[in-house]
Amino acid sequence: MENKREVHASVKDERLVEKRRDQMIRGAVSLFKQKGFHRTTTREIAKAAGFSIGTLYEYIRTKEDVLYLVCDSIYEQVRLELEELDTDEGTVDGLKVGIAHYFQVMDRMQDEVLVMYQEAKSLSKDALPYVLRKELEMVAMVEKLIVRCVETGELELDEHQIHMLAQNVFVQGQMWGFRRWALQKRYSLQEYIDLQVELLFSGITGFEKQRRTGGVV
Amino acid sequence: MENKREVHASVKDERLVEKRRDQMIRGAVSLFKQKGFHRTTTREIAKAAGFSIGTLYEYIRTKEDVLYLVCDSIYEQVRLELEELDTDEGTVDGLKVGIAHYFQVMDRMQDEVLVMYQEAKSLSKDALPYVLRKELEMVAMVEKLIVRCVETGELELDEHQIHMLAQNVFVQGQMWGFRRWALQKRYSLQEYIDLQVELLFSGITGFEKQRRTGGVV
Amino acid sequence: MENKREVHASVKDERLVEKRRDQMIRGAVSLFKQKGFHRTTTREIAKAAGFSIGTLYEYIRTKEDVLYLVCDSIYEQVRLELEELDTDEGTVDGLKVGIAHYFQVMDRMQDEVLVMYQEAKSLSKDALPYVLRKELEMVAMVEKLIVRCVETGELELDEHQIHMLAQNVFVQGQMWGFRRWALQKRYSLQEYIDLQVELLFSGITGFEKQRRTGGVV
Amino acid sequence: MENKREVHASVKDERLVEKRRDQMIRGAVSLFKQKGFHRTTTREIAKAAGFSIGTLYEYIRTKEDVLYLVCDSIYEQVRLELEELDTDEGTVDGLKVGIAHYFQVMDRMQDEVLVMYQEAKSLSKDALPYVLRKELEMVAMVEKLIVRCVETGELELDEHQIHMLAQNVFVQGQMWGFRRWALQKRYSLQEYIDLQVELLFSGITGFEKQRRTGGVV
DNA sequence: CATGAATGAGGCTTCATTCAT
DNA sequence: GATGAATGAAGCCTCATTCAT
Repeated sequence: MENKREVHASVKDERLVEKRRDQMIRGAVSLFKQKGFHRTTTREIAKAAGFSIGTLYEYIRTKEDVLYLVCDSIYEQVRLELEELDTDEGTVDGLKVGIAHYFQVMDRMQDEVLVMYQEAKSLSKDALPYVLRKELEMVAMVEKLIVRCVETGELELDEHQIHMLAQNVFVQGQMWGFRRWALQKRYSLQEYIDLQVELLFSGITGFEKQRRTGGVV
Repeated sequence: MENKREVHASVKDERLVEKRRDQMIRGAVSLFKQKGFHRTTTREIAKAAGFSIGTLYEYIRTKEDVLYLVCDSIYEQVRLELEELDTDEGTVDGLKVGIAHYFQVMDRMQDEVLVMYQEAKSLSKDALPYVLRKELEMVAMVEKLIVRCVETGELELDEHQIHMLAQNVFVQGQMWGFRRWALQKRYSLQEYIDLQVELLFSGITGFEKQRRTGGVV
Repeated sequence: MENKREVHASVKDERLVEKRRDQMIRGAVSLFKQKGFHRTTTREIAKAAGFSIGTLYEYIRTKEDVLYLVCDSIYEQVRLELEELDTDEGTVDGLKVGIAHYFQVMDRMQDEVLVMYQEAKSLSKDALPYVLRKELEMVAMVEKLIVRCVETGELELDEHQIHMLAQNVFVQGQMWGFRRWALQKRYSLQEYIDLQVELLFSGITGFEKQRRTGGVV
Repeated sequence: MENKREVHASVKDERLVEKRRDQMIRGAVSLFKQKGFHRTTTREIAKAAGFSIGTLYEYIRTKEDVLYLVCDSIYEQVRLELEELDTDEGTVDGLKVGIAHYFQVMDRMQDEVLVMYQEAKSLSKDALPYVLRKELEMVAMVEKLIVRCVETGELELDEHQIHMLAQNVFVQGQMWGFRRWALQKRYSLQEYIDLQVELLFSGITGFEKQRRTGGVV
């Protein structure tokens, strides 16, 4: 099972390809943030990356390749950050810490995540599946945290509830960035985390118990 | 305070303007669904609307006007649908019914909502505020339902919790459409509603209590 | 059996399409003469045609369409000119007159014919057959002249000889233009015609007889 | 009088230059056959030749140099093959054998000849004369065969007839390749040779006589 | 001598917008 | 009011050529 769609580069030197693509992605993300994929020209991307349009096309085949590489790279970054979150506890407090950590990652990368979700639809039918798979992987990481708590008996949830909760948490992380205009002028990140975890957990372990437990994270 | 950004039309006959814009919006939505705003040409819009490119420009000034009109129209439709949801009960069961209704609306209009959110970012700085205001209005409608339950004493939530819950519910409604590739192959709409309401309310009134209460909607 | 490959035009008005394509072809032929198809830019074609690049693309879809239209048009012109040659005599003298006429046409249109043969190879696999069919039609017109002489008994030739002669005559007509650098500085057109007809007919009716017959055309 | 246009090479080692150019020409001919000069890139040429683009440019100055070298090389090959044809007989049968031989050479090299004639027009004003001169040399070789027959009294032709005949024969040789789509599905090479020689000679020595003489080659 | 990464001019094509009819 | 032909700026991409290693 292929796990990556390879983007063709004319240049052979693998190390150089990596380096140039890095420059490219960095430049592109910053541009896509400002103007979106469609309003950004290939020349602007090349310039932002620090090389000529000709050189850009030594490392990609079409403009869409840039978008794919950007999406791929962002997912990878997020995934790497989230891997740290993978502490094998299986306690409710561990889960809370995990969620808080995830929200923090999504805060730090909100621009990138925004870009990715706004533009991913412009990926061709060819590239979309690879991106969606990454997405699922990430939800699965959240899900695993919950599953452990169920396995250790700390939480009592059926399969559907677990999955739905994972999706909700995942979306709430993105929501912090997507709806920043509504949320971030009202709450600090910490407030947002506390509030969401509270609402979430008062649902899982019971609101009363939650209330007694006090502070969340 | 302006509540609408007027889109200029050369044609004077108001009735005609409305009719033509209706044709235009209908065509544009269908096109934007398929290919997005940027990949849709003005000629295609005119054709889908059933008149010539020249005529199209009698009713708008720029392509972006079409997008604005589309977004505006979709919001209006959603808002109208949601207004029915405004039954003045203030009971938890009424709230549940309200949420279920909202999810059903979002299911029915998922294409339109998808279009709006994917493309709204392409609105100029000029038009964006009008769209965001509509958005807030809608969240407020959900919020009102919750507030009533608090006022009647059926729920005990502070202001922040109320607001956050409203946002969560609102986002979960959109989520059904946005993440259809992940959700809709796993759950039917009714299952989704039940699951979300359950998770939500077991958080609000306590999971144990919820469990005893039984079926959700 | 399709007899033409239609070139798509966005413009509806048939008369206008014809007019614009005429301008286009005229300009393109003149440019192709000078620099060949590949070295001619679409902008140059538009300019030579007397309209903008945008307008050019209202009447064609790709640059290759121009080449196809040019080839098609030249063939058509040649074919029309040759149709006059179709006098139903069936005499050797009539054949000679016909050949002479053909050579004169090829002299008049040598630039166009040159262009066509030099560039036709750049036509896509899609368009080539249409051009080759035209070519065969033209050879057939020459062949018919010979066939008649055989039918009336003025010449005694078998099928293969007839066909080969037709091809030879056809090629000798083109040769006058293709090898102008070698031929036209040595012979006038009339000399060329006389010489070729003489060589040709001394082969058909016998050289001695030819000699007695005297002047050719 | 210069007989060659020198193509500049940075590399000094003459033997190496020759070797590399040989590789280059071989690769280029094969590519030009498939896609023509303009559609072939220098990178492709380098790759087909078996070295890098950088190396390619050590042996030429511009892409056009490749074309010149290719044309030059093909002519040289053809000329060498034709030189064998130069048997000093001066008989009609010798002439027939010579013509047959020439047609066979043109059959064997039809791809190369096709390439050369299709692309030679892309040579700069600078290089063209050298190619045309080669062309004339070759016609002269055919002409010489005829001249000898006239000198020995086997044929009775004036200067113009001789020259024209030589051109005709020369062109008929090329025609076999150029019009292969029309000729080669109808005749075998041998049939083509027989037919052409028959038509040619029945014109020169009289058709009746030819008929009695029987087989041609 | 050989390599191949870098360059950027320039080619083809699209499409939002205008305006004469 | 409606039409659709005309416009040209601007976008994507290619490829001949150079030059540092």
